Amino acid sequence: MPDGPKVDTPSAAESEVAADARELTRHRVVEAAADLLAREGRDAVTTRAVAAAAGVQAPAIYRLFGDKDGLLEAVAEHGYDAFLAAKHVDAHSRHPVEDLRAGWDLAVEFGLTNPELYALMYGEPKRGTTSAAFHAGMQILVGRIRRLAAGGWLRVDEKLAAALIHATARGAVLTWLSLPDDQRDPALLTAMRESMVAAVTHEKPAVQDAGPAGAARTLRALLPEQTTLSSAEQHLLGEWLDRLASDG
Amino acid sequence: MPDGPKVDTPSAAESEVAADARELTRHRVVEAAADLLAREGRDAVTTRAVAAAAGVQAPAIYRLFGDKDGLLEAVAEHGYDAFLAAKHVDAHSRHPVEDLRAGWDLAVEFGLTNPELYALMYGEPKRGTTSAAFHAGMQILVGRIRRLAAGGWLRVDEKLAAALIHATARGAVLTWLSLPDDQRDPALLTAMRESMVAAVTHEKPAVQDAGPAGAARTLRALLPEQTTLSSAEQHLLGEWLDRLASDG
DNA sequence: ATCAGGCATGAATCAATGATATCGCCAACC
DNA sequence: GGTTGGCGATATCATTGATTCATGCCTGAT
Repeated sequence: MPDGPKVDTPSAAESEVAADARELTRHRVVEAAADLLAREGRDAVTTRAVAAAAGVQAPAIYRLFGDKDGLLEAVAEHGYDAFLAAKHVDAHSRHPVEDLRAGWDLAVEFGLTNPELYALMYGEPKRGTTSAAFHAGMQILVGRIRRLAAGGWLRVDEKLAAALIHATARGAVLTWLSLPDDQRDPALLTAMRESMVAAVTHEKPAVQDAGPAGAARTLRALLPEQTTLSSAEQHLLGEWLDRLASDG
Repeated sequence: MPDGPKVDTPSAAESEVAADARELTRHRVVEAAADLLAREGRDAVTTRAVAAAAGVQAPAIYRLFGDKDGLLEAVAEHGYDAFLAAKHVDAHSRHPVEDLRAGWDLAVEFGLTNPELYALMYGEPKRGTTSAAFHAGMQILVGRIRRLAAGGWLRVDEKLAAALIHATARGAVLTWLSLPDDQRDPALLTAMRESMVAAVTHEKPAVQDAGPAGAARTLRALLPEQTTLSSAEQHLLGEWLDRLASDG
C-alpha cells in the first residue's frame, strides 16, 4: 500500500535544494497534465503521455502524487488557483448581493473556460466530498454569504445558501456544456443566476439598523413568534437581546 | 470499424425466434450490467464482469452493443424506462404547475435512487448531447411545459424552460450526491425546486413573512462583533440562533 | 577526504481491461 | 440438401495504471 506522495518529515534530512527540485518537477508534471487535459481531453491524460510531456519517467508520477487520482487532484487545484489568480477578484463591492452575483458568475465562468477540468472536478459526484479544490471553491463563497447574512439579506441558512449557490452553478455549467453550440442560450445562465439570487436573498434586508444592536432589536421584537425554543430559553434569550440592543 | 449493434434490416433474412433470442440475451446483458453498476459501482462494470454475470462471452457484448459505450447507453435507457414504468406517472393533475413540480421531483428522485446510473448519464457533459436517455428524460418534461404554456403560466421560452428545469434538477442531484450523508439537507431539494418554479412560471411565490429566522441569521453573522456578552453566553446564544435561523 | 545511506532514475514488467481474430457449429433459407 | 450467416468459445492484441528492481548519484556524516 503506497503512503501517498512523500512529504517533508521533520526528522528527514532533506536538503532544501532537493525539495525545491522536487517542487519544480512536480509543477512541471502538473502543468503538462493540465495542458494535455485542456488540449486533448480527459482520455488523453494517461500516465505515459503525462510523463513523456513532462520529461519524466512513469514511476516519478507515483512518487510525486501517489497515484493517478492524486495527479488529477493536483491538476484540479492548480487549475483553480491559476484561474483565480488570473482574475484577481476584487474582494469588496458596493453591494453584497452584487458580490453574490459576481461570485456566481466567477464560478460559472471557470466552468465554461475549463470544461474538461470542470467535468473532472464536478462531474462525478463522489469526487466532490474529498476534493481540496471543491472546498477551496466553496470557501470563496462562504465569505460573501457571511456578509450577506450580516446585512440581513440572507433568506435561508448559511449552509443552505452555499449549497444552493453551488448547485445552481453546477447545474448551469454542466447543462451548458452538454448542449451543442447552436443551442446554448446565454439566457440560461442569467436566468439561473437570478433564480439563485431570488432563492438566497431577500429583496429588502430583514434588519433595518446595522450592527449587532440593530439585529438584536429586530429579533427581540419578533421573538414571540418563534416556536423552536423552550420558554425558559426564550426568556433568557430575551434578556441577552435587551443587553445587546442597548449596547449600541 | 463496427457498424454498431446489428438490427433487423428489411432485406435481412432473420428468423423471428432468432431475433427474439437475441433480444432476450440483450436484455439479460443489460440487466446484468445495470445490477453490477448499482451494486458495485461504475468501476466494477467491466466487459468481462458483465459477460460473466450475464452468462455470455465477452465478444457477445460487442456483437450486441458495438462497444462498451453502447452497452452503457443501453443500460441508461433501460434504467430510465424501468424507473418510469415502476412509478406509473399519472399524466394529468389538477394544476399544470403542480405537474411541473411533480415532474421535477420525479427527475430528482430518479437521480437519488440510481446514483451510479445518474452519474453515468449526467456526470460527463459530453454524453448529454448524444444520449438517447437524455432526450427521453427531456421529452417527458416537454409535454408538461407545453401545457404550462397553453395555460399561460410560462414566464420564459419553452426551450429555456426545459433547460432551466433540467439544469436545476441536475445541479440539485449532483450536489446532493456529492454531500456526505450528514450534510444532506432536504431543504436543498425543495428550495431548488421552488426556485425553478419561480423562474419558469408566473406563479407568485408564497411570500414567507420575515419571521424571527431572518433576524436570527443576521445577528448570528454579527455575533463576533458584539462585546456585551461573555464568551460562554455568546456561545450558547450562537447555538440558539442557529436553531432559530434554520427554523424558517 | 572518504564513506555509508537514502533517493531518484531508467528499464523492464505485471495485471486488468477494452476490443478482435479465428474457428467451428447450428439453424434457417433457397 | 447445400449454403450462408450468426453465435458460442478460445485465444490474443494493445493500451494503461501501477509496480519492481538494480544502478548510480548526491547528500550528509565521520
